[in-house]
Amino acid sequence: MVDSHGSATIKDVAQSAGVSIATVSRVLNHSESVTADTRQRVLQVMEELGYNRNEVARSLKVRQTRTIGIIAPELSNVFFMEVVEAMERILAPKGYSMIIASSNDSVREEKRKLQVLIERNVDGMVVMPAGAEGEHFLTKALANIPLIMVDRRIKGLEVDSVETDNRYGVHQMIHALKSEGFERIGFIGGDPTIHTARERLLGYLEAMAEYGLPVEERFVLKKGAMNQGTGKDLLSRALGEHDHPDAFFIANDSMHLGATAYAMESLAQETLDRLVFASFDYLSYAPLLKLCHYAVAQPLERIGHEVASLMLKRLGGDRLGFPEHVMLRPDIKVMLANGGRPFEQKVMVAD
Amino acid sequence: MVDSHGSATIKDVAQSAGVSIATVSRVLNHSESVTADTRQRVLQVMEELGYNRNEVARSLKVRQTRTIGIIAPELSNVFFMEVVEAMERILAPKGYSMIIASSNDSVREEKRKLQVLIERNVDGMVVMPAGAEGEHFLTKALANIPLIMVDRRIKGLEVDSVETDNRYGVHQMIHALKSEGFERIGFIGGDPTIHTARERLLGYLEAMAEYGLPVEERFVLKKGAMNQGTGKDLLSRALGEHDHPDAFFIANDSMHLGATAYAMESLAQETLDRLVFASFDYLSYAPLLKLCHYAVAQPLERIGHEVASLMLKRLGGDRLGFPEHVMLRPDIKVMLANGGRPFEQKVMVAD
DNA sequence: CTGAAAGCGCTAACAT
DNA sequence: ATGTTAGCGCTTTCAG
Repeated sequence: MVDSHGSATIKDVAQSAGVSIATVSRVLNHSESVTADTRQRVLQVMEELGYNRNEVARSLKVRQTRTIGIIAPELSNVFFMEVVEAMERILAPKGYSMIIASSNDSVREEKRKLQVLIERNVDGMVVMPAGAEGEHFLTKALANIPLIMVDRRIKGLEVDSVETDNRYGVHQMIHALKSEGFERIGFIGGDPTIHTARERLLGYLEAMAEYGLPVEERFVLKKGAMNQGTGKDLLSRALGEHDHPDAFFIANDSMHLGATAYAMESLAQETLDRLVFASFDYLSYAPLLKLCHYAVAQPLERIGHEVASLMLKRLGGDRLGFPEHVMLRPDIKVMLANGGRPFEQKVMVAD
Repeated sequence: MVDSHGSATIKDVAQSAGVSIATVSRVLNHSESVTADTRQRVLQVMEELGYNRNEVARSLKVRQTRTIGIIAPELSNVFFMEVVEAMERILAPKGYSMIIASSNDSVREEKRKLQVLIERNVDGMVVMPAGAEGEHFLTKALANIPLIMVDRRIKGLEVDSVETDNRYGVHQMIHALKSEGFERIGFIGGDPTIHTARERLLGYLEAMAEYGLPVEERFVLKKGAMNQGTGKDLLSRALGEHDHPDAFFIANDSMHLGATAYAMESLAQETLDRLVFASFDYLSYAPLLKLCHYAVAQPLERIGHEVASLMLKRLGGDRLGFPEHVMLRPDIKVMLANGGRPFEQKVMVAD
């Protein structure tokens, strides 16, 4: 009644119910053509035997695993996991599971994980690329596997992508600061070889030009990893210069955190009172970032939703509009408690 | 040379290389008994054909998927994902992949995901349980699948578990505050039906008794979810009482955040200057929690490491010591910048 | 409505 | 050292 390895199979059920395995398979797949009577009996036996369908065998036969592979540079990245969570909410009810793998910020590792996922016959793949290289996504095996890039697009690579409209976010920040009366706005960001760092720098330069504000090279700081240490270093360097601006746009949450912590513990009250930030990312600890007047909140939930929907569409064989490049507008937050002032969000026409 | 669905199989390779499928399988599995010559030829053909091993077929045959199933109440939980990341670092090199699923904090959903993972033939399962119920983990199918509980243990359930030693952490916090001179210490925590909330409350009561400090019911606050709103509410309630203590132990990061934000924006400088916190969790934004003198940092990396090692052991058929209950001691952080003072950590004997 | 049978791609005896 | 063959558990024609 049970195979030597412990679990009952379709065969055991068939035998026990006095039907053929085909019939058992039919009830498993909710086929119409089974008498309510036999269905009942089969279901009954399954219950008794504690039968569990073997999805692996099914996958082999039908050539699809109902599995989506996911690769990210870091699993502990809050942004990415919120996106994954949103995806799960719409994919799981459709029967999909998600295999998750970390590229550990290395293209080499990304290639390796890609290979693993291909061998596991994932039906689709979602990746937040580790670097700017993307030839490994052109492999023959991937020709039949829908692939969606998240957060970053790799130039020259023809695949679907979903990302935050970084430039839009920066524009609004500059606009907000200008509306509040600031003419001189510094930039604190990371090395432009990083995709988001570059996008935000470009957005800054664009916006400053558009609003006719002066870009002062001395206060456009863009070196290093986008972490707390860099945030602290760059801010202290800027404030070390004579006649520095009071307003700064900061390119991400970690740098913002570093800059704020530095300011709070090392600056004279007078300097502190004048300092104003606008920055990317709005996280749980936003209430503690007291120097921040405006922030850009990435639409994580919506990104997840878009990715999942697009994936479902591709999985269904619909190649319409390929490759689609979805750009989602972030939410703009105004920190009234810190002195931010409501402003009229500039209407921007998408490219 | 290629099957109708696009990808080459072992059969295609065999044919093209002029050998049998068995030989191809042998080179795939690094069998010794293949001439360097034929191996070379087979490898060559694989390359040419862009062959990828079909892990699904392999799994069906060998009855193991090299897959670990993971269920957590929330995927965006930083703590859990850091653990998962650490696990991945040791499991991936051994050929394991991880299927991740969210129970969305619901036992019902947890059951459903459990079933999915069983049907997918995961080799092992790691779960951070959603509730206190655990009968669904007693299902027959799970008898042959190693299961490890993380962060919480379900009473009466005989399974391996790995968790933070919450009581140890609280003890050290109370000890630290006492060493600094505080005799009266309030408690701000969540509803004790939540596992961690209860453990930390119990730890607090234990420690207060042990140090001969008075437990004042008025200042033992333990209602609501462990989030920012509750942190704020409970602190404001405590401070609203006459003759309140200046020192508080706060049971987790969210409540700590809420309490700090509230204090900074609503309290008179005089009150603020006296207020001191010791709390659980030490995250990226710790530099901003200026009222905190001491914190407990959960050993996430080590938890992940322990879980992975234990899993590997069970997967290898080693049932030694089952069920193992690993308790990991958290790290104690002293915030010198905020006024915390180094103290001699109390040596505690494990139960 | 139900059963018989072929076969998904691979591994692992068992032969040779 | 290599080939033959029998399945792993399931789905799916094709008959009846």
